[in-house]
Amino acid sequence: MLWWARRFRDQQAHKALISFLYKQFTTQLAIGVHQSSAHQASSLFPLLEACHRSKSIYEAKKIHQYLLTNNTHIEERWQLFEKLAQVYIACDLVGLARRVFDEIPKPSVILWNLMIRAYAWNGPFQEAIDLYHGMLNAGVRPTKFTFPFVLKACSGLQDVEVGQEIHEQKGTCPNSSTIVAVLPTVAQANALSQGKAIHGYSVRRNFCNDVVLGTGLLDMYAKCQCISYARRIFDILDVRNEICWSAMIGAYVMCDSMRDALALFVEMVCKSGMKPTPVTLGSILRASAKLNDLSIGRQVHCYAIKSGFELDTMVGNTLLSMYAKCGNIDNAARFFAKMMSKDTVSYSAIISGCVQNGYAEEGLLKFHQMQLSGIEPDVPTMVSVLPACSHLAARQHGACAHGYSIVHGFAIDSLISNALIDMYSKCGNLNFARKVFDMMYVRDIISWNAMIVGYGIHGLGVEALSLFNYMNAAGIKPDDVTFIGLLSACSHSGLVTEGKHWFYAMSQNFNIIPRMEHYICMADLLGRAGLLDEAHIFIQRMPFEADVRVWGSLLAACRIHNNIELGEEVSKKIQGLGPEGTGNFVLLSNIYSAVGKWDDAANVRIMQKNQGFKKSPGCSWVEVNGVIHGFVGGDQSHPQSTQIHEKLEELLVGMKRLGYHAESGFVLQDVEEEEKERILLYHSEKLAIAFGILSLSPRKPILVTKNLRVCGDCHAAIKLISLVTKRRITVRDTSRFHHFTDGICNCGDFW
DNA sequence: ATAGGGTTAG
Repeated sequence: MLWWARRFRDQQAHKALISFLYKQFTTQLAIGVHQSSAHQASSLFPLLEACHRSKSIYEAKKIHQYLLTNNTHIEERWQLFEKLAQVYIACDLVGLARRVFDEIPKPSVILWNLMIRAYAWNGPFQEAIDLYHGMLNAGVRPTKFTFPFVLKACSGLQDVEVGQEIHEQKGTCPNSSTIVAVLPTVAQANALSQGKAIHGYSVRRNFCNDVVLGTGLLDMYAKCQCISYARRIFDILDVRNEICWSAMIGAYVMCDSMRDALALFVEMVCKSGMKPTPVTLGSILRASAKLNDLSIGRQVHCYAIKSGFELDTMVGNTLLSMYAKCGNIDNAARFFAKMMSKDTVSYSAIISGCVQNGYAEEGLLKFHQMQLSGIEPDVPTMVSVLPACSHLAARQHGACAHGYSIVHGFAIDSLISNALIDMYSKCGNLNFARKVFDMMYVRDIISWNAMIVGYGIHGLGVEALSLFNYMNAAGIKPDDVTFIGLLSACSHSGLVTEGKHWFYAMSQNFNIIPRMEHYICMADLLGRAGLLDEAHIFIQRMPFEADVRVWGSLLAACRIHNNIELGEEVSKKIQGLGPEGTGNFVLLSNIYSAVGKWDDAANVRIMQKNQGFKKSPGCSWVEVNGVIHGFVGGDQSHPQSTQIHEKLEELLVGMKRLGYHAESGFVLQDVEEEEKERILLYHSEKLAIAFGILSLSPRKPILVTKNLRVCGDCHAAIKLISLVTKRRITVRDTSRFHHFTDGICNCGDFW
């Protein structure tokens, strides 16, 4: 009967055959033919063979069941088990295959190899290596097929040493498929010298004209950031297929040479006449995302639609991510909505896209939608969700995400831990952040940076510095971000001497050239401390032209210290730099108001209006029982709006008794004094706090986040509210935390 | 043999 199975290679025919065989088989059972065991193997073998070819799990399981409940001839029994294990492997049922495999006393080399391959492809990789050792212990000699699989498992484990050991043990000359299998390991370990040795060996053995090997080699070089070597291999190859072209284009993207990637893509399509594959499109889309070039991305999208690749999930996900990274969140959301096959990657991409574009609430909503749709979150999903919680200071959502990560074994991942450090510190729980940090197995530079930044935004400059010293002692090299965190920490804590010291040390001792961001921190540090002239000179002596943000921080310092002359000068400077200094009009107007120059303040407002600038609306958020409540100034849309307003009026009475008077200089609208008091009273942060007081139990601290810096009147008012209500209130604005207790803020009134 | 989403700073 076997020849039947061999002749029908077409899947449909196999299905038909199976049902034919299966019926025959069950009829035999029914009429008791199975009792003559001599007949069985001949009928079961072709059946299993057919199951194998058409991957028919149901029938295979039936036969399995039959074999377990009936005694077959002992020799044939193991042959049938061998075949059955192969069927299960072919159907990706590795666990079942293993159970059958373990029953067989002396599995054949072929089955050992297949079993190892199954683990090398699907994991757990360690299982493949253990099996390999088991194979040696059982006295079975590995064949040339064994090694590529074991090496692939080593590469999955990112374990070069085991790979090499096995490589040496086998003592034979590696063939080209062995080399191809070991290359990913080399790349992952960034072991360039070993990669070169393998390359040299391939040259000596004349393997280098093999496209498969060449592609593997060029990919290895690219992953080791050796783009010129990769290109040389590409150029030398006689025959190049689309996989090879795609690999080379992807190599350029990996090495941040977007222009070269695009040029090679054009060459591929126009000159060589190759057709791009979904993988090629993916690489080009990642290139346009990195270039922040929406027009290229759009063109690729058009091509993807025409070629039908738009429906490919991988291409779709890259498109989605491209739109999000180019800041076009509307297109990303629209595309996501109409995607036919959304998977974990799609959800992770849309969640991170929302968060990166400032729609963290929407990101959490998408996460919720993901759970409802039954798609399982994985590590990257949670790494996208946690920053959403950070942005919103959503403590309960953050804690849930942490719990979920622990339960699913994600928490040991350093990306998760890093995101957790950031989440806990931005949610005001610095102790938890430190606990996560301390418990980490391997801390990378991001872990240290996140922790230093955490101390900085809580106004704990001394702690930030001591952690930085500890980092140096541990031999971890700080990077440019470390210094941004460190300098801003010094700035918030008024540590001028330390800040100056580290600013100069970073280029002298650490070889890190200060960027614009570092100069912003320094201007901020000096200005905030009242050293306005020094800050001004510092900016003028910068090695490159200061931008709006640098001047803006000096202007903010002028506002704190009420320095009109310098403020006017700086403001002119900012206006000369173009239309970016939107928020700075507010600062200048505030300076005039603060010293009673109302006309000048009004003029600035008129100027602002004439130039068509609009201050972005201030929003504040507070989380109550896991629900995020958002407020804008004067907001009446909240269901409990009336109570909130009443509460604020009530608080106003208490505040006034303690000497509060509304600082109308912070109101930019041209209205009556009493109206100004109303406007200030209904600022978004005050609304959020009032709602927090109403909804949270008196013992609970109130945590509010704001999308702008907290306003001066609110800062003064919240201090009094904390005194009147005897509650701990925390406001996190764009630059730091303000912890209000008993009428005092820990920022020391400099922010 | 190539291959989609992810953490810190601004």
